[in-house]
Amino acid sequence: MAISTASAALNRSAPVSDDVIAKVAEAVRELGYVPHGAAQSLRSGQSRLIGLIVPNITNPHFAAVARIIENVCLNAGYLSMVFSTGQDSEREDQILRMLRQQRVAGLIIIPTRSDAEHGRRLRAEIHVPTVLLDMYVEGLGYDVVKLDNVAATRLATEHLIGLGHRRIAVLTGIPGLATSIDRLEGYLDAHRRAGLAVDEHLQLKGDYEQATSAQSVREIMRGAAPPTALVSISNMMTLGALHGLRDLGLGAPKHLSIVGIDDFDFADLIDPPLTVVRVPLAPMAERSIGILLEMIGMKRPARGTVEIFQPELVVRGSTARLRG
Amino acid sequence: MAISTASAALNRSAPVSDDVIAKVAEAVRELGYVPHGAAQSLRSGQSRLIGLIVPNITNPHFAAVARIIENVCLNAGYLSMVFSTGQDSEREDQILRMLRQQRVAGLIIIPTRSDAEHGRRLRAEIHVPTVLLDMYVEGLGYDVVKLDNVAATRLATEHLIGLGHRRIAVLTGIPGLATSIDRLEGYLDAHRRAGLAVDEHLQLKGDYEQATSAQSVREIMRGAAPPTALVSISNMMTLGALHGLRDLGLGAPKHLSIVGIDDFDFADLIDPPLTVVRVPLAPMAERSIGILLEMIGMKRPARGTVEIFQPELVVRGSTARLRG
DNA sequence: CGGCGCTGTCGAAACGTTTCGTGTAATGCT
DNA sequence: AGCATTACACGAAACGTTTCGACAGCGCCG
Repeated sequence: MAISTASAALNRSAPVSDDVIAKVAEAVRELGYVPHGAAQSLRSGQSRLIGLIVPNITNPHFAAVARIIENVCLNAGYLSMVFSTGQDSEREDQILRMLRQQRVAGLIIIPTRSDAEHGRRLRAEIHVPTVLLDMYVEGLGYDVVKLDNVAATRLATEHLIGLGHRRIAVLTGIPGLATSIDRLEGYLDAHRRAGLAVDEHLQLKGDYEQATSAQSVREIMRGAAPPTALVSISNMMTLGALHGLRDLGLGAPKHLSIVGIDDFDFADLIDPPLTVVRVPLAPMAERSIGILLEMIGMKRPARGTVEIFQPELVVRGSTARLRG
Repeated sequence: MAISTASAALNRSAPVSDDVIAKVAEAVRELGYVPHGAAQSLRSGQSRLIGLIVPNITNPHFAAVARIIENVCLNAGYLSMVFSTGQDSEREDQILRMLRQQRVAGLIIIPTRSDAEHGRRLRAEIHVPTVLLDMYVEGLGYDVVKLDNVAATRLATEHLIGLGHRRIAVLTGIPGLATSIDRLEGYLDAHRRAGLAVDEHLQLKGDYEQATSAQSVREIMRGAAPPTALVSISNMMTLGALHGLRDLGLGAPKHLSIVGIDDFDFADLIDPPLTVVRVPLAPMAERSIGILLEMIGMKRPARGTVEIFQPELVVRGSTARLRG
């Protein structure tokens, strides 16, 4: 029995008699044969590895994404590898280099920045099919799966306006990040539509970290004209805001109505149960890995399409009608 | 310039002149050369991949572990791959097989079962250096890094006893799982030491899922003689217990004092802020990957050592002195 | 001054697959 | 019956590394 015949029998890549197929199957069982992935990779020039790059796996949002993608990959015979950049460019480079060394078949990236320079570096570093999730990066031809971020914060803000709030603060993200820009825009848009003036002092800058947003909230609430409501554009910052509030001996929604973007498992167990704008995470994650596997399987190049998912408001206890 | 010379220059695996080293470095830069991991793997018979198998990456506990291990791996030039078994044996087999196909250099496993049969299957499937984290599996020779689980629940239970509670329920895990057994033992031990009788009806069985524990808590609290306190042996079940309580219109610590095992990021934002027994996760994760990398690097076999870390009580708001 | 050991470089082999061209026996067609 | 076709099996080559033995030049020592 020639090696090549066994290979053909295993992969059905050439006509093989039933007799041989049976013998090969028997031998596989007997010897506990498992194909050598590296050899397959080497020969075929492509691995069955998918890289997933997220800001931080510790964030339930990204963990959920990872779980879904892992599942889909496994079912399709691929292996996913998750990495946290921690918003660190150097780390991101290192990860990208190691993934390149492994000749991953494809990449799903949730970028932490979206400026042109970062995009250029990404494109220079990446030579495999790639889908961008959650965020849009300037002018690369990648396929993108994202939320309607403008709608998300508009929903949140309009909910607060509807409750009578007029001084609404917003915890923004890193400036220059498309998601942050869009989410700020939604906040502004809601004001415009309601004919409300915006106060720039109420635009608190954050960096997606709890500590920083806690600090911002403490400052604004101790200030001369504190807001009565807050829109937080990401879940970690929402938690940070709650911490900041608590540090001051204040609480939501009594002293501040809070609406967060992005629901998560424990949001209804938090004190108070968080009113949030829910992101349809599962469909988004599934779609992104779906597109990627299709690109890999059909060897088709990126089309630069952008798929946009719609958010949904979930009212719980962290928002209340403005008294007085 | 011979290929072998370039290889020697890159790896410093043989004496090479400075001249050649410089030329190789230059060429690497110019061509954007990145070594082909699969080829290295194939030739050397070993990859630089580490597999991490956890029950569920969505659980903040395991996400934190994954993050730490990813970091250590990356710094050591390894790549970690995380997988969630979801307590599904078939899935676990599939993962193990694919990891074997990749010829991973080592494995860190947080098992979901610890019976002998499962252990046997594991050992049959695994042929690489392996460290068991969090849980002990019967009679394999693996190195193990674990918590002093008996102490953990003893601490929790003694805290409740100290607050005057006498009817203390416990949400146990899957029977047969070493961790669950030990944690139940700690609960029993605390009773013994305090000279308290145990009521077997108060030993609620759980499966580490929120839904199930919520159900258990609803049942016991609606029963004839509800407990006044509860020890939950895992964080997801603690959250489930809170849900169950809330479904009944009850709250902690007013109707039930709750202590959970395992702290996590949001535990102090939960309503009420959770009193927990903290697991020194970071040191444990670091130690486990440390041992693994050492085994891989020094090619030393498993020694079957068991390292045990000590838990610590963190009192917050979910426990209160029994009134009356 | 001839052999020895050292330094630096080279070529070939091997790792475990897949692919492709070739060979061969059997089958179908005229 | 003879030829074309098909079905199946085979061997060799190639993927990109690392490793190992060979070898050339060179200084050193006896």
